[in-house]
Amino acid sequence: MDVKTTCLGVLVMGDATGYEIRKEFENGPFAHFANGGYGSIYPALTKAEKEGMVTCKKQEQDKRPAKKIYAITPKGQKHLFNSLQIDPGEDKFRSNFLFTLYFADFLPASWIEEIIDKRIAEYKIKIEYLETVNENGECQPDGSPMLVKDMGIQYYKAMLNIVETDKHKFIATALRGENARKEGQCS
Amino acid sequence: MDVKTTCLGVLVMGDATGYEIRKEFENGPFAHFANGGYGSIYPALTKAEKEGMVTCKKQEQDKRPAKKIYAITPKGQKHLFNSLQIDPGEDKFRSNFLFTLYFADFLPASWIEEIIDKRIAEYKIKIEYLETVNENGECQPDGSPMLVKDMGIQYYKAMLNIVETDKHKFIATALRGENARKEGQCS
DNA sequence: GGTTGCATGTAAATGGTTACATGATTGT
DNA sequence: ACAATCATGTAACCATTTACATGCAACC
Repeated sequence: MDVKTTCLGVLVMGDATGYEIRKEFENGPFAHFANGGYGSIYPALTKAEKEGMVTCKKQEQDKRPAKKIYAITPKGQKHLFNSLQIDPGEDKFRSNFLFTLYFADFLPASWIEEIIDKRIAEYKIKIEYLETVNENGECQPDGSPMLVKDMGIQYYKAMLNIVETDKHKFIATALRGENARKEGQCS
Repeated sequence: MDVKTTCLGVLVMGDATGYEIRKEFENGPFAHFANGGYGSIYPALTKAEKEGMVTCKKQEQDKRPAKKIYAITPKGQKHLFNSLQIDPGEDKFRSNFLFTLYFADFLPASWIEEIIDKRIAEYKIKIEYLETVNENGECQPDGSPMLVKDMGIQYYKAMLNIVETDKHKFIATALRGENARKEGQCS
């Protein structure tokens, strides 16, 4: 899904500026399966406007820069819902963290411990955050956005559990590697 | 992590051709957190050779095209292990599947059911595959590659469980949306 | 006085996917 | 006869990231 279509996805839930869309991608319910920085969002919105998929209203503000509020058009909705009815294909998961752990045998145990501890802390923060969003109840309960958000919580809890369970095993294998390297370079 | 570095990661486990590296990315233990097609792997290997990070031996074969077997050099190893000791950053997860489910309220329930069922089947196949690889025991037990592979299994099992649990909820919310649209366009 | 938040955008560089191009062999 | 596997590679295209550029207001 390209940035243009994910922006349309945000706009179908309500009008927004480029700045607000980006916040959705960073923190909102879209955060864990979509993304985009200013450098991709602003050009995408400009292009979408040219193609008649969104309209744009400039709104002056005092003590704040002017806003450009984008709204989705029927054409934009059609494009979005068509895009959502083609095969979604596989999820893309890229993890430098797992790539690093794969080579734990060759790396300092202290480094492995450091990145695992950091990751555990990050997962805990994300879970806490998502759970407080739930309490605020901005989405109606049992609507699909709420369900997807709950899936996000489940996902992070599962990851946290996996990492916490295996932490000591990774450190142990890294330590074994360190010792093997010390005791002469016997391959 | 760029393709060049992930290729070095495959090569540090043993010599390989571009073709074999790609298979690792598609099926091997790297599959669920790294990737790359021919169009990125071959240029990356050529570049790595120029930079002295790998060496290349051409090997003729009868009844098969000639192979180019790549081997990592000490310089390549240094580059890899240095790359593995900088902050891995966040995992990147992109899911058109979840993006679609987010809008289940606006989509045909039959389509939602179809993609969920398909996804469930895919997860089951992946879990089965990874578990048979475990039985073959190509990695030494308790080494980090094995641990990462087990994390992959845990990950897919968690995802399967989440999707199976929420399947009927998504279909229910999609059906509610369908009915609402039928009963006149009352917003 | 420095950082964060609001708010927009461009340009260059990076990096990756897709499609094309070739061709023999093995299995169904 | 057709598809899949082995095996390499290029070129055009596409998309995204990063860095740059601006500027005021509020908060610490």
